[in-house]
Amino acid sequence: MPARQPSKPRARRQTSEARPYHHGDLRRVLIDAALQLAAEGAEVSVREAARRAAVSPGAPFRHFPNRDALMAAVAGEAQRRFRAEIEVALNQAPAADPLARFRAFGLAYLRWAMRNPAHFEIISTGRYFAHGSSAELTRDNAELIALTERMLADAAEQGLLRSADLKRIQIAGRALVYGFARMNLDGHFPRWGVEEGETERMAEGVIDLFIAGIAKPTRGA
Amino acid sequence: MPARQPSKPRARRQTSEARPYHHGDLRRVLIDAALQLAAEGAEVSVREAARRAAVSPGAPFRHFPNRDALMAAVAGEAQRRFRAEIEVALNQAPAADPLARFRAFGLAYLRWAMRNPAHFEIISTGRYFAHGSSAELTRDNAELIALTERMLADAAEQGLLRSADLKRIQIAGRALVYGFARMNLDGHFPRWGVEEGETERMAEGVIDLFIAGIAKPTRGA
DNA sequence: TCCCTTATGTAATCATCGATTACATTTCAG
DNA sequence: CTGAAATGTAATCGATGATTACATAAGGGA
Repeated sequence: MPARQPSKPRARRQTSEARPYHHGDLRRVLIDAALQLAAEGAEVSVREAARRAAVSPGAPFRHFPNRDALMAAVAGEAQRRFRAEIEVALNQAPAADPLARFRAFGLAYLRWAMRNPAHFEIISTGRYFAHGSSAELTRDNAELIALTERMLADAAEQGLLRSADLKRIQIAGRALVYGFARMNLDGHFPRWGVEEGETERMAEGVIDLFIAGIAKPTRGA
Repeated sequence: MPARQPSKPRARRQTSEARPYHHGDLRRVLIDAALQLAAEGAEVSVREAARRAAVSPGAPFRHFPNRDALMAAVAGEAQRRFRAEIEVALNQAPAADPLARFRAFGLAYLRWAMRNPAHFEIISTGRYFAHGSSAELTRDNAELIALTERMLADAAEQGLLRSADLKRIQIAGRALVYGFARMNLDGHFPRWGVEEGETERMAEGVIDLFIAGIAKPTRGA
């Protein structure tokens, strides 16, 4: 089955069409296939990804030393998308109001997590590839955390917080948001009505509750 | 179970010693082996459980129709232990102070989750066996949730809460505690010092922060 | 242009796993 | 005592991750 030959410099059809012996960008295609696999709820197997790329079961191992490495690459791609969406949200948030930014961050985080549950799972669990397979992912995540720390520090500086224990607030905030995302992921929201938006609205409410809890009460309220 | 009585009430040697053809209580032994497997961080396979029970690879399927059923049984056992510990804690908490009970609940929850991470994972993720394999687990969990709802309702009745949106508070509380447990599970607490108790102390702080956030501020504070 | 090195894909194979089937042994009720 | 039911074994299947030997393509000197 060696391939059919010249004529196409890069077969653009991935759907079982004339593909040259060399694939073009198999690595990329494998990652995409794995992402799609995950999104479909199927478990990601190297062989299935290879199948979808119309390639032999051994081929992926030319691009990834093992399954973990593939999963780490998949996680990297998912994390990139996740982070991009968060940064968009932050750019649209008011620059001067730390708590509003905190809120926007949490909302963007949860929206993405709820709309891409399988990808969020891969990113966040660290159970899909050997711990430390992706230093990039770890660093990336640390930067997001640093972002929230800065927002809280700004809020404290402006006298917006009731407590001075920023570390505690930060961990509680992370736990709240992460917990909400994972509850959604792990099936702890039992068909909350058929309506989809309901979970997102509840996410918003929960974030607001948290912020109200840590914010210094103003005279007016 | 009836077990065998003559000579040995229960063959205590699991290590490849004279074992009668019929095992005694293979079902139980398999569940225990699987629990131990999980606790060791290994992934639970039917074959390995069978191996530890010194039994053929097919034997477990006489007691469980498939792997999912074994995992569901394992989850059931873990859940029983989890719940028992929570109930002990609640029995020691002051009966009249709903928020104190809420706090005790959260603390017991987190302590167990942090000391039995693998078992907590199996209980809470619903990723280890087909959704609905264990109605018992679902019901059990619903009862725990109902417990927290009652505590919050009591607190509201005594005028202890700032907000009347109990559902929101309850979900936020669950998300907070669940999120903290999962952060610990998923490696989001990067070696917080070598000290073990630190995470538990932080758990306490986070719970207190949450309660302070939802509690109606008293004049004195 | 030719050739050779390297990158990339294939084919064949292995061990492990969940699962099923046919068969053996034990247990227990009648 | 006996035969049916329960329980364990052995053999086997298909899928998976992984490795190895080999085939093919691509690209850079000479």
